[in-house]
Amino acid sequence: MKNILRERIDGVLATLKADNVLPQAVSANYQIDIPKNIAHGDYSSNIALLLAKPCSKPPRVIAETMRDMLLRDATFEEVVVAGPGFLNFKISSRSLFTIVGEILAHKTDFGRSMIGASKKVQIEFVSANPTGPLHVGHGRGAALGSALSSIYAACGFEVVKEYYVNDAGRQMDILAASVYLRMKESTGRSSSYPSLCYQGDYVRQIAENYLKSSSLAIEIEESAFDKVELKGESDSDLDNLIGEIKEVLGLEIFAQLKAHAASVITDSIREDLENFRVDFEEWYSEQKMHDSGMIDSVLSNLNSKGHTYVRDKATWFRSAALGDEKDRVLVRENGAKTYFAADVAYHFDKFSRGFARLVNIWGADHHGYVARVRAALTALGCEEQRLEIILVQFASLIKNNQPVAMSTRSGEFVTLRELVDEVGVDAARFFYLMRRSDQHLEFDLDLAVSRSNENPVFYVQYAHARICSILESSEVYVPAIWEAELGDLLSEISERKIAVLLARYPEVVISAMKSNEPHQITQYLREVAQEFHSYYNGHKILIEDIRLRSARLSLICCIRQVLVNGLQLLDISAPRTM
RNA sequence: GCGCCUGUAGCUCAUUUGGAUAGAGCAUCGGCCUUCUAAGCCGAGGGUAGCAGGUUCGAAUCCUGCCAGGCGUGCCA
Repeated sequence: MKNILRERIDGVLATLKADNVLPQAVSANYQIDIPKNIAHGDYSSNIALLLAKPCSKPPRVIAETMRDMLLRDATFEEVVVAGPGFLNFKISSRSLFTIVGEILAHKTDFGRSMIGASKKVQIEFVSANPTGPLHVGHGRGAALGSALSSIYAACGFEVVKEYYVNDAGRQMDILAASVYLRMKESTGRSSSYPSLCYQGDYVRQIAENYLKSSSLAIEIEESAFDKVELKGESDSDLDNLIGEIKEVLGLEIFAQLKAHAASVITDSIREDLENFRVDFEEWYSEQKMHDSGMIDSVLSNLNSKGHTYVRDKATWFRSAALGDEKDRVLVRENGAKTYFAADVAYHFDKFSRGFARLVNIWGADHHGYVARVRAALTALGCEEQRLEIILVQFASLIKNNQPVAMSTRSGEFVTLRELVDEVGVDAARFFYLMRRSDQHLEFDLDLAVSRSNENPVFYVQYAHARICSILESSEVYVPAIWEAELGDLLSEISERKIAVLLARYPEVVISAMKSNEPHQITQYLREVAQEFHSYYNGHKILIEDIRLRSARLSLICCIRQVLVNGLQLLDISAPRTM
């Protein structure tokens, strides 16, 4: 509908220019809005306000001229000049309800578009270290990423979802050491367990299973356990301990143990995500980049372009010259590559895979990395503008009106799995997607558990179930109603509001895509549900008058379709009964 | 100290990217089930949009300065 309005207004503008009423050069990026107040019409435009200055005429004069021309069009029942010079449109009923036919014709395709022109988009999200189960913070990124992927796909993009697996580096060494120490405990040897090691029960389980599965445990001599002892609690003590374990086991077995632990945890992460209706096309291993020499080649690429230097025996990247606060270390004094080095290689690889657009979903605590990654991409000759980085604020948990402390190390986090078990996938996903990603999210567990009926997701689902119920109990054959007749039959204000609201759906999807904000969809669905519930309470659908009944049934059919399509984008179910 | 983000009803958050009288849910109070699902609807109260300036027809939204909070500021991952 907005497009039609825009066509009409553009037509009037062209005529006015041709008649020299308006200067040729004038152009305006005007808006067509849906006024909050229905008294201001179905749609409104600010065009005259924008033209006033360049034309040096009062906005109301311009608006009146345009109004007179627009009124010749049958699309409009009324065109009114209001306030400082707004043009308010009341659409003729006939034109307004053409949306019903459109929705019924396109069904699940209503709201889909080809604005993305099959361009390739990659969305990387979650990417949590495989050192423990996903916690509720990761759930937010998971919900956001998967919803965005569906939204992009609905806009005609080709989407690839990717999980970057940080299966290399010191944290993984600590994980392997943690498993090793738990194995030592299971063989009956007492051992102090460092606070820096991973505390969760899952470590003990991995250790016990590892010992039980003979094919793996056979590699580890029991006596080896006696040779390792913890000296202290500092970082360097832990590093020494890791060194000792590596020595006792041999590098090969240590690496095997590490890979085993990583793969067990990665599998359980994958399972948690599947439970949460999130899947990935690609699981990209950091370790493989180390093994294949890809990181080295990217580093030498940077070096050959003069972007690196050596200082204090470490290799630095000149990121300060490219907009970062300071230069960054790529290779440490001890020869180990930093996490950043791997990140540079990873992003370079992503760019070379030919995506038109790349979306990263990061925790907000990573915001300091934005500048350095962009700097590296620029240095490597990539168009860094193709990369969009969404920073997601943390989700904090509230229980008994107290914030719940969350730390992977201390093992007292609440896992995504626990959350889903308590509130269900639908509620969890909807809850996560209700808020802008740059806002803190408070997840009140008590509310979610004890009063889950009040969760907004039920409100939307309930609207769907109610419509299903009506449609199923309307055994009477529904005659097809011509669009022109719909306009005559559906004369209630609430019916007009619904038509305008439903017509907005396609642009809501596009807007959510453009701004990377799935919460626009949840917000919209709540509006649709609200409009329906209100309509339902005020107007009976299954009435005697067969023509009006049919018209209303057509309308609620459309509401249901839009609810289904929107919920599908969010991967939230639309139950037929509740 | 410096950098990024945030500040909207008692609480949790929206506000169609600068539009008209800033809206929902929860909480409080009052109504609506012999009629299509009351997990619903209708109504009431509740606001100096952190504060102070600026930009223009028009500001919660943009610019500046303060104030408050979060995060970051490693040869950590």
